[in-house]
Amino acid sequence: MSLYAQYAALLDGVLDDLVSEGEVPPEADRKNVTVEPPRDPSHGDLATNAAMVLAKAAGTNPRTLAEAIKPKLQALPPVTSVEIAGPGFINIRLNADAWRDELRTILREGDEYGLSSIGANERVNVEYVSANPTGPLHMGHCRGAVVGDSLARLLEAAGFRVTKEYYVNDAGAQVDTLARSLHLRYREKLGEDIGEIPEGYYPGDYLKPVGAILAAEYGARYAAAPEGEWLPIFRDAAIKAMLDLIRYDLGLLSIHHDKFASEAGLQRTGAVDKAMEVLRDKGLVYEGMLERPKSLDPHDEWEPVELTLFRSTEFGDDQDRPMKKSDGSWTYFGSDAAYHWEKAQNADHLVNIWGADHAGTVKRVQSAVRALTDGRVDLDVKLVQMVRLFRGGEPVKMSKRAGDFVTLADVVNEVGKDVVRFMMLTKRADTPLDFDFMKVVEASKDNPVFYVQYAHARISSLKRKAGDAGVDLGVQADLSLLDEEELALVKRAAQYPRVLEGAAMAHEPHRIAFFLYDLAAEFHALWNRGNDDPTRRFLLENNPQLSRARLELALGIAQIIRSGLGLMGVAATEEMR
RNA sequence: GCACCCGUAGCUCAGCUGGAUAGAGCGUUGCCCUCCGAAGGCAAAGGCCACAGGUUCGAAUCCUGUCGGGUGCGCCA
Repeated sequence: MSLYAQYAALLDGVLDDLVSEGEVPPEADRKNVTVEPPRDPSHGDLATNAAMVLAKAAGTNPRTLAEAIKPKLQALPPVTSVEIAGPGFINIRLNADAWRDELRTILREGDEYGLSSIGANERVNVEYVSANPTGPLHMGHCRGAVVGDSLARLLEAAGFRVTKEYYVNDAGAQVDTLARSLHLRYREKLGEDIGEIPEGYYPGDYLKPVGAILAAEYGARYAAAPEGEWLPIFRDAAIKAMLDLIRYDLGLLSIHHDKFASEAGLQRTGAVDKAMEVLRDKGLVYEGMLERPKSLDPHDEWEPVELTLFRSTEFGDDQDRPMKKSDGSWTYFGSDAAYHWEKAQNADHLVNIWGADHAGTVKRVQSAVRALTDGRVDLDVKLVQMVRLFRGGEPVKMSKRAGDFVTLADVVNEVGKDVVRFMMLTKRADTPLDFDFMKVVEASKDNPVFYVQYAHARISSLKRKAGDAGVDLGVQADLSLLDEEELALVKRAAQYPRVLEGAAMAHEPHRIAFFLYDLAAEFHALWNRGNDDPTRRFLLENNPQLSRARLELALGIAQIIRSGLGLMGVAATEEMR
């Protein structure tokens, strides 16, 4: 339980007393009562808004109610002072021992520190990447991959049971095109001159080895055969090979999904029909026509056709959405609705990480989830904006010609997994991100990856040098030697559990990156004081006791950095090179 | 035309789901350092949180509208 949660519980007890004393009515709603660190540290260690929230229900004003709460808080052992401030905040100061204990807790619990049970073992399905299986992953996929994977780690740390899932779009026209592109490579391997890859086909070299395998397996058997004979075989082979490629790329970022769900599989097993029947029974599916799209030029032709439509307008969408095409085959949305229904069978919450270009389809899928689960399961869609690539300030040019894109593997191989993962989380997901190959590997303060890693490396070096300063790590540290300034760093570190919970509940992994940056900055500032004033150094020549205590502080900070980086899937470095 | 996302310091962005005097980095300015505890340090200036209403003890945050930017919008995937 985090320190703040402990005090929230204590405060709750105080409020119970006030209820039994008749000061506060029992039915007063306490859900907005919080115990938080004040924004301005000079206000104290903890602050609560209890008096402001409950004043109305208690039939009094906030400051009067605060006066009633004050003595009860003051009676709690670690509390040294309680002040009422501003409109009715109650500011609480804790004695220094409370923070020394917190540092001990950080070191005792280690990687466990900050883990939360707020998720209450509920099941969350996080679906991310889900790139079409038509080639290797490129930078466009990278950010969603990192955001999704880090979010999954966060949710696990917050006490949710998480399934990491990848939806394989293996049922549309694009996989037939892929199969035909592969067939060309197969014929090429058999010695045929296939010339230029035609417009609309996948031109990438990555299909060549797959063509070679098929040539070895089948010889010339399908070279001149009618398409109907080879298409399914080539399609399956191509999809399998592309998924292997994608899994390899994801592995470069230490990303491993629990499940790859197949769109074609859903259609084959009748899951899509079943989902549609459920919706039909609820009166949410009908045969009808769509209006002429507003995006059309006036001179473009438009023929209304009867389709099977889902009443997503009942849920706030701006038009109903087709589940079946006029030829009777499923639309992407039709399968997708069924897919989400299937995910919802084994989940209490669904999260999708999508590219921002899919913004327009969020509402219809949320509508389907609500309709299919009667509101039992919620779907949160995190939209991820694009990454703009630069090299030394110059935009990286990518030619229009398909196949010439910057692959995820290229980027990871150049700058490393840790740098890529960290950088992808240095902004909120829904704003565009600039990624400069030069800047992200720069060793300077304006590179957040470096800055955070550097703090950890400095502490690692302290540990290595401790012996030289006569410090014995086996001896217990006397934390009473730490002063206010040093304990301030503990206070910052102690916010980690709150940050973790907040980031998990808001589905915003970037908050971890910002927190670590702030923590590292505060650590570096304390460290730098040792340059002007040698007595402020962590390791002192002639004072092993104080050195031991300061080392303990540093180790606590290192633990938080390591844990936070772990949530981001980034390894903490022991030394900079 | 409609939907979604966004609008916070000169620039790039945070802002803990409604809290107190709105914060960082870059850039600018001024001091200090050139020490391998290296890959700089300290400090200052800089704001009508796009605009206008509303909700309440309290709004950058929530609701409505306006303006501006981005993305998308056929049975594609």
